[in-house]
Amino acid sequence: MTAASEMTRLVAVVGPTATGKSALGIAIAQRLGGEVVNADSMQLYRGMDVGTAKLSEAEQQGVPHHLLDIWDVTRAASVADYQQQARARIDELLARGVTPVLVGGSGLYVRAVIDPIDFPGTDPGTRAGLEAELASSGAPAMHARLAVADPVTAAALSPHNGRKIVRALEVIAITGGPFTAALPSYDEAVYDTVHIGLDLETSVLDARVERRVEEMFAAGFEAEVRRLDGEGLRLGVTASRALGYAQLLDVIDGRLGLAAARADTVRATRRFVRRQRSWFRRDPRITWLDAADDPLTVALKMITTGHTATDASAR
RNA sequence: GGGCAGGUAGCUCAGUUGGUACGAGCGUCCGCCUGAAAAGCGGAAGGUCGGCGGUUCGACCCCGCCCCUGCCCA
Repeated sequence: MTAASEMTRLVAVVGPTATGKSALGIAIAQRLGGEVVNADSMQLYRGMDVGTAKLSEAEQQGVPHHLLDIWDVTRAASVADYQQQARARIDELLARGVTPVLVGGSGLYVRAVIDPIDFPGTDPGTRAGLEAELASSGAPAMHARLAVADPVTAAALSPHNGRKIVRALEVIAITGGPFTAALPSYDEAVYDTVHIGLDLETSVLDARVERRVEEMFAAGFEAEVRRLDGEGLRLGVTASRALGYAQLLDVIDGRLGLAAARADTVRATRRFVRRQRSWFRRDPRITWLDAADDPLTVALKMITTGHTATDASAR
């Protein structure tokens, strides 16, 4: 295996939030002359900096970062749009012989880039109509409708999962066929990828999450949300519900005290960490490294030797 | 020293006019996940009801004493 072929592999750094993925991604990129491609759904938003722990220009240490600040907060997120843009960037980097280092904790986004997932389209009008129906009729009623149109999908969804029921109905309306969506298996990746998972012992990570949230609140998080509120943050169904942003919006409206908002954000973030783990845990391609134990050295070894040194797995 | 309120799941609290604790929220654990994914959703494990004694066929719920917490009066 030549150095050149190794240099053009994609490196993915995933795992729960607050484990140090960003720093590891930069370190890896520096050693390999690579560039970072963001895979954090919220860092995609312009202006969401403090609350998303987005790296500053200085913190990026000269390593080019792609796909940060590409969406306006008023815009609803779209995995399909992200997938298209991310793949375009990655293809460019690979063509230049530069190692793309995909860094982020948004599980579906990472898979959308790496694995063969084709998203059926979307239609604003259809979607709006279904959202309205959800608001007036309720999820159970729509679930019953879905059960007729697509029994299989209906059986797989809880009658209370309005969000997913709406999407299934939307796809059916657009394609005329059943939704029948299933995530691909883990053995048909689009890119030759080295999967690195970064994690920390739960008690340590929980403490770290708490400290990080406190630091965010002390670093102008509230001011950031007030500013974004002026830019239409509430209009964005995705951004307005982000960890901390939702809570601070409640503070602005006088529905929540600042201390309570902070505590609530810590709690929600921990819950998010659990969900991230349960998502990434199932991916057998990931080699887990303990963030407390010099992950860079092991990661570099994995990448350069092409082995996913199982004996190096820390967790 | 006296009085009042209270001691029920890890936490905050419901509840039973005596007959196997219907519990809730939060937390915890597990899982799902194809265009909102830092979102959305599902499931599970945890109490024998402060302690001791009594009344009763039967007490977490009645009686007595004790312990603890908070407040009040001395």
